[in-house]
Order: sequence, then C-alpha cells, then structure tokens
Amino acid sequence: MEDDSTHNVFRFFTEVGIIAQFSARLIEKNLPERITHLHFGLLGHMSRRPDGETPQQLAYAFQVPKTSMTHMIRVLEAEGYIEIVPNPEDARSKLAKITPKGGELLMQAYAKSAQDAATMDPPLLVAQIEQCLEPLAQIRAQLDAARDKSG
Amino acid sequence: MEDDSTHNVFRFFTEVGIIAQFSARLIEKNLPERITHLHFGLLGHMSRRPDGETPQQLAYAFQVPKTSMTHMIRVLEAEGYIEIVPNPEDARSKLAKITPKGGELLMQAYAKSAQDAATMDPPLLVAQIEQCLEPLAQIRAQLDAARDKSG
DNA sequence: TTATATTAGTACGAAATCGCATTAAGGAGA
DNA sequence: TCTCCTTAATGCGATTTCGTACTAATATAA
Repeated sequence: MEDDSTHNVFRFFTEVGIIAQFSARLIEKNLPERITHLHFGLLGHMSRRPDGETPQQLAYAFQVPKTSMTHMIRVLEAEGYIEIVPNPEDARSKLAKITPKGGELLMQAYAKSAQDAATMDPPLLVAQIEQCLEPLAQIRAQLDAARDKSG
Repeated sequence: MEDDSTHNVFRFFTEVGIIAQFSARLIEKNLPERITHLHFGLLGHMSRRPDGETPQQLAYAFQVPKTSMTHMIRVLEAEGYIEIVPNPEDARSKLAKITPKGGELLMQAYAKSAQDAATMDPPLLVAQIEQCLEPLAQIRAQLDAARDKSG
C-alpha cells in the first residue's frame, strides 16, 4: 500500500470514528439513564434472534470483552429489558432474550431517533449515506473476515 | 424521511459503528498500555497545531466531556507525550502541546498500523474506502454543523 | 471410566468515563 | 472600583470497562 492509500485509510478511519460518535449520541439522547447505544444495539440484535444468544456470541458480535458483556447484560436484565435463561444445550452457558419491555424500548428509541435524524438542521445527507452503504458493508465484512483469521 | 431511508440511516450508523470499533483496535494494538485510539487522535490533532490547544477546544473537537478530556490529558502528560503550559491569554486556561516523545509515538504507531492494514488478510478494500471518503466527509461536516446549531 | 484440557461465565480490582459541584479568573455594569 | 455573572478547569463519586484469575461444565483421550 503506497503512501497515498495509507493516508486515505487513516482519513477514512478518522471520519468513521467521528460519525460513530455522533450516531451514538443521537441514539443515547433517546435512551434512559444507564442504557447506551451498545445496549440499544444488543436489543436490536436480540430482536432478530427470538431464541436468544449466549453472552459469548454477543461479546463476539459486538467485539467487546466477555467481562464487559457480562456487565452490559446484567444492566439490561436489571432493568427488565432482557431475561436470562439457562442454555438447554450447555449447562455452563445462558441465553439472553429480549423481553416485551425491551422490545418496547427498542421501538421507542428507534422512532424518536429517526424523528431526530429526519428533522436535523442542516438535514442529513441521505443520498450520501445510501451511496456509502454498500461499500461500507463490504469493508465491514472484510474486516470481519480478517478478524476471524487472526483472532 | 420515509421508512426506507430511515432504515438505511440506521444501517449506515450500524456499519460505521462496527468499523470504528475495528479501527480503534487496529490502532490500539500498536499503542502502549493505557494509551487509546483517542489519545492517538489527540496527538495527531496536536501535531497539526504546534501552538497547542486548550482542554476545552480538545474536548469540543473530540466530542467528549471536559472532565474526560482532563483525565486523558493527564495520562498523556504523565507519560511525557504532551506538555501542559499556561495559556498566556487566559490565566484560567492551559495549552496542551505535543512533545518530541509524543511525536515519536505518533509516527511509530502510524507506521505500524499502516503496516498492519497493508498486510491484512483478506486485504483491506482500499477502492471502497476511497470511494466512501468524500461522502463520509460531507456527512461528518453536516453532523458538525447540526451540532453547532443545537448545542 | 477417569484424567486432562478446553470452554462459558464471573468475581475482582485497577483504570477510565462522565455528571455535578467547586474554585479561580475574566468580563460587564453600576 | 466593587459586584455579579460567566467561564476554564478540576475534585469527587457513581458507574463502566476490561485484564487476570477462578469455578464449573464439557469434550477428548488414554
């Protein structure tokens, strides 16, 4: 990779980092105390997996340490947004499932954040966002693949 | 914003969030204990501003609370990567400046991370990255503008 | 079967994050 | 000049993050 590409890659990471920070704030503005955008992401993830997922799977999917996931899950459970049940296939393990209350929170926060995004001033550049979507998905998939190879 | 756009916006935020997480890890792998990608970003920022910046300015630029910035700056100073000098224009304030040691760290981490990025397997999708760069910059600029209006 | 290695989750502790309240300096008005 | 208001930074404390070490259950192998 020659110098110019290197520079572009770093610039890309910088832009992505800043945008991620903004989107996190956008969502957390519409979440209760103690619930972060990662919790929101967890609820969304679980809502697509009604059978539940293990803490391990969740930690992997969200790229956070297992201990951090333990803590996040505990917060969500304490607030009643998820429930933890034993894993019938492995007594060491557990399954985390979203509750109706969690689904409710997810919907509410989604709707409010969508509203905020829609009424932003100056308006969100939806055309640019859609233009980026495919390449970003490819880049992410490639990063996933590289992670799986190296650890 | 109709439903489809809304969905795309959220999907965009999700992809961006995951990629940001990956890039953070990529860089932190080449940084000493206790130094994060945010510290790396701070050093890069300061390297372009030899006269230094106030903690306030840095907190704003990186969108973190002032108290968090106080702490990050303290870590960087304790390790000798920056120096804190009084602000000649305002005795309440201070200026944070990168030191030669900090510049050294910045270069080293940059070089190593560039190497890692270049040797990734499967390889980084540089074409897609460059394709996203402009739209991402526009999106970020627009988010900056929206932030300035509302707070 | 029993010993061994691996794996899921967590307890614990050090460090980081960040909201609230405080201190000190700057600025505006009488 | 003397108040009063605002602002820069920090002290403090509750919470979160995450590395290390541990426990319990599972898989493997002799």
